[in-house]
Amino acid sequence: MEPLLTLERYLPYRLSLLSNKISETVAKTYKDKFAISITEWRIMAVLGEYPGISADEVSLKTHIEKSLISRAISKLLKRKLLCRNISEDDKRRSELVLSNTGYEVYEEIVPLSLEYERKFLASLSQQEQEVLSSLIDRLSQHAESISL
Amino acid sequence: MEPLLTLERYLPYRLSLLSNKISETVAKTYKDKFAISITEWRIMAVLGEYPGISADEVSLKTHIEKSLISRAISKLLKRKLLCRNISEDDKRRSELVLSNTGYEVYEEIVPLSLEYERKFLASLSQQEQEVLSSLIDRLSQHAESISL
DNA sequence: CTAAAATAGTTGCTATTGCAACTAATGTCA
DNA sequence: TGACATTAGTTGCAATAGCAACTATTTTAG
Repeated sequence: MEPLLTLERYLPYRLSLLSNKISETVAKTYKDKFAISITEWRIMAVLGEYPGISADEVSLKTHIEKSLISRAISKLLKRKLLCRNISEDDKRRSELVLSNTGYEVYEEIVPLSLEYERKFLASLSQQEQEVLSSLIDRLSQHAESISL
Repeated sequence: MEPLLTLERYLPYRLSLLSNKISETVAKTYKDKFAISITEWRIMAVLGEYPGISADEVSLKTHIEKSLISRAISKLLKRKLLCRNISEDDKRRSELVLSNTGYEVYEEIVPLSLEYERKFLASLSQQEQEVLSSLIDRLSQHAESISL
């Protein structure tokens, strides 16, 4: 009856704790300051980068399931943080952009986000940060190939 | 209206994607092969390591909220994967252990888990794996200090 | 010794999740 | 052209999450 696994040292578990801790901290700030969820923020973030894309493209870029995207977009539309057009050439598709208000909020949240990233990485040297970044890229790419 | 943030390159986001991808893959296997959720598995894993601890200690060790722990334990008790005693010296506390069946399942899942860990890390050299492990430790420790 | 505070665990309630079914529009191919 | 498949987006529903309130004990202080 020896323990066969040390959960505390199990890498997927540790990665999950770290990621959740960071996400929760950031989420709390977005929620407290802007009443916006992480899902909503990710939608706004990709629309800041790719104005005019469809809900489906938002789903692909954020890796968020399309029903969540649909509901989050409704909410953001109600709050007038987004604008939606129906595409001329394909009436199923929407064309989404940040509204003026939405862009103002975006401009406020972005520096906050970057500051969080900086803070979380602050215990690592510049070089270590680059190593980490590259390791994550490689692991992500590899993980894709495993979980087909 | 320039994009101010590249979500794809935002580290907390990338970390979250990686962690979710791994967790989902592992979770699917546990669910398909053993009809066990990640929460249930984490409970079993800490009980394999620390037989006889209380629900509260399980909650602390897994970082899972105590109502989730309570409900998951009920389920595991119904399936006879755990045994529960009321502590003699403190009648509020439970003393939880894996049942014989529970331990058998544990013994089956552990090698599977370790194999997943190995597979996900397989694209890194031994040395890189150690670097990653140490970076995660340092980031986790630092993240704790930030989000007080 | 006793009243108040703290702790272990359970349960109620609401919000979020995510799959699947559905509608509407477009694409494919005989 | 016209049936069939595919795609974009929405909605229904069941499962899960997590906060807060509650019960039952135990601990602490006066």
